[in-house]
Amino acid sequence: MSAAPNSTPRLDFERPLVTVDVVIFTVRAEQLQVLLVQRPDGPAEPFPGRWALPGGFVDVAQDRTLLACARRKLKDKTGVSTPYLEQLGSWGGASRDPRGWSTTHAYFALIAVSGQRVQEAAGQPAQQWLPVEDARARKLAFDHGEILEAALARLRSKVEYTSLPAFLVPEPITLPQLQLTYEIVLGRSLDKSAFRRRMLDAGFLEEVDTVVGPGGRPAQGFRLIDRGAPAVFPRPFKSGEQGA
Amino acid sequence: MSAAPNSTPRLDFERPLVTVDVVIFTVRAEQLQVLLVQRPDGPAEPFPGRWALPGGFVDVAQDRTLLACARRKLKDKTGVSTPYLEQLGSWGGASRDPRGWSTTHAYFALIAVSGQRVQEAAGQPAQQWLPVEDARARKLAFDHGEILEAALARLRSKVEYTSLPAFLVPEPITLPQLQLTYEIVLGRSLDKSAFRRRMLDAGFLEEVDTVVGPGGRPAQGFRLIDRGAPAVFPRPFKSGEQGA
DNA sequence: TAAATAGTGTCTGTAAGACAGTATACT
DNA sequence: AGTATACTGTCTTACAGACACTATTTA
Repeated sequence: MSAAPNSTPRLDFERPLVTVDVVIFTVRAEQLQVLLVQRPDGPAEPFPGRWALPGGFVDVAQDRTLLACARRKLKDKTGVSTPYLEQLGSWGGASRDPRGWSTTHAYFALIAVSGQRVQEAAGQPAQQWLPVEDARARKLAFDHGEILEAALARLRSKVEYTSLPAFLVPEPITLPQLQLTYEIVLGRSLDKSAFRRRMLDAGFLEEVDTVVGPGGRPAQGFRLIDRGAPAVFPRPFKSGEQGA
Repeated sequence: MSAAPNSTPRLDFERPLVTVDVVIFTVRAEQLQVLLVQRPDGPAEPFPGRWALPGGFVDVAQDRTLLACARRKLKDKTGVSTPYLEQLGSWGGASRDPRGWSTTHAYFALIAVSGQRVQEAAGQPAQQWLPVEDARARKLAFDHGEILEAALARLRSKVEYTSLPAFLVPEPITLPQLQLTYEIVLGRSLDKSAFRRRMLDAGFLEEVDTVVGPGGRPAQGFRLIDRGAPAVFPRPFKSGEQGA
C-alpha cells in the first residue's frame, strides 16, 4: 500500500474523467426504442463515428449535481424536461476510454413521444431512435453496450412489478394502450382481465375524459396521480425472473 | 450552452474528485450493524473527527476498475475478501465535499462475522461496528447519512424477495439461524413453516453436516451453492413495500 | 420425563390467470 | 345487423400464512 500519512490531506491524486450518460427509452411504432448519438469524427476522438449513448463530461461550473447534469443532457437531446429519470449505476476503469481512467454515471429515462417529433436540431451531432434489438446488435462506443444491457435488464425487471410503462405512454392513458406497452416491453402477452385489476387496484391512475379510438367502443382515459414515482405492485406478473 | 466545437476534443474540463465508499453490514449480537470509521483530525481535513463510511479516493495507478477499488477498501478495513458486494449508486455535486466538486461510487457489502474479530489493526484510523439505528442517529460526514439510508432501504427491500441474508450468516447455515437473520433485518417475525418452504424451494442451499446447538435437536447444516449471486424468490414475503 | 429446539402436515384465504360473457361505439 | 373495440363476472388454481402437530436432542 502506498501509505499516505493521514495528517496531510492529499488532493494531488490524478483525477479520473467524469461523465454522465443517459439511456433514453420510448415506445414508437409498437417497438421499444432507444436514443443513440453518433460520436464525432475527429482524429483525436475516441471511437470516431461510432454510435453511443447520449452523454458527456460533467461541467462543474454548470451542473450542481449529477442528477442535474443528467437532466441537462436529456433536455438538450430531446427537449423533454419532465421524464421518468432514475439512476442506473456507475462504470469506471482504466481501459474504458482511451483518453484515460474514466468514470460514467449512467441514468435511464422513460419518455412518451406523442406524435410531436423529438428535436432533431441542425448543427447537433447525428442522433436517432433505434429499436433496442437493433441497438444491441451494434458495437457501441466505450462500454455503452454493457450499459445498455444493464438498462434493459433493469427496465424489464421493474416492469414485472411496477407501473413504469405508464411513463412511456402519452396522457390521456387508456388501459388497452397501457397493456400493449407492457406487452411490448415484456415481449409476451398478458391477460386483459388480470391486467386491468392490477392497474386499477394499484391506485396510481386517475380517471379523466373518455378517449375515442379508430373504431369500436371508446376507452376510459386516465392520467397519473403522481408523476414523481411509479407504483409498486405487491406481486410480479408471473414467473418473474427479477434481476438485481 | 457553452458550445465546444466538436472537432477539437476538450480534456481541459476541471475534473471532480472521485471516491468510492462502502457500506458494510453484518449481524452481530442479534443486531444489524454497520462499519464506520472516524475522519482524521487535521485542520485541513473535511469533517474532522466525524464518523463516516469507509472509503476514499480512487487510485488510478492501483485500481483497474471501481469494483476493484471497492474490494480493496473492504479488504483493508475488514480483512474479508469474498463478501457479497453490489453497487448501490453514485452521488456527486458541488457541495457535498468542501474540497470541491466531488463524486462517490457507493457499494454495499454483506459479511458474516463468525466469532473471529474483524481486524482492528493499530495505526489504522479508529473504526467500529455500530447498530444501524445508532449509526442513523449520528450526523455522519459528507452525505454519508443519505448513503446509509439508501443502503438500508435497498437491503430491506431486497430481503423481501431474495436470499441476501444468507450472506450475513457464517457457514454452515441452519434454517433457524437464517430465519432469525431475516427477522433481524426486517424487524418483524416470520412464520417458520412458510419460511422453510421458501428457502428450500428456492434451491440455493446445499445440505452439509448437521449442526448441534446449545441444546435441543440438532439442525441440518447448509451451505450456499452459489456465493456469486443471491436467489430471487418468485414473490415477496407479504405486504412488501419494495423500494427502487 | 421434562424442556428445548428442529422440523412437518394440513387448512384456509387471497389473488392471479383463464376465459366466456356483456357493453358501446362506428359503418 | 355486423364488426370492432372496451370492459366485467366468475371459476379455478397456486401458494403463502396460520397453527397444531411430530421428531430428536440434553439435563
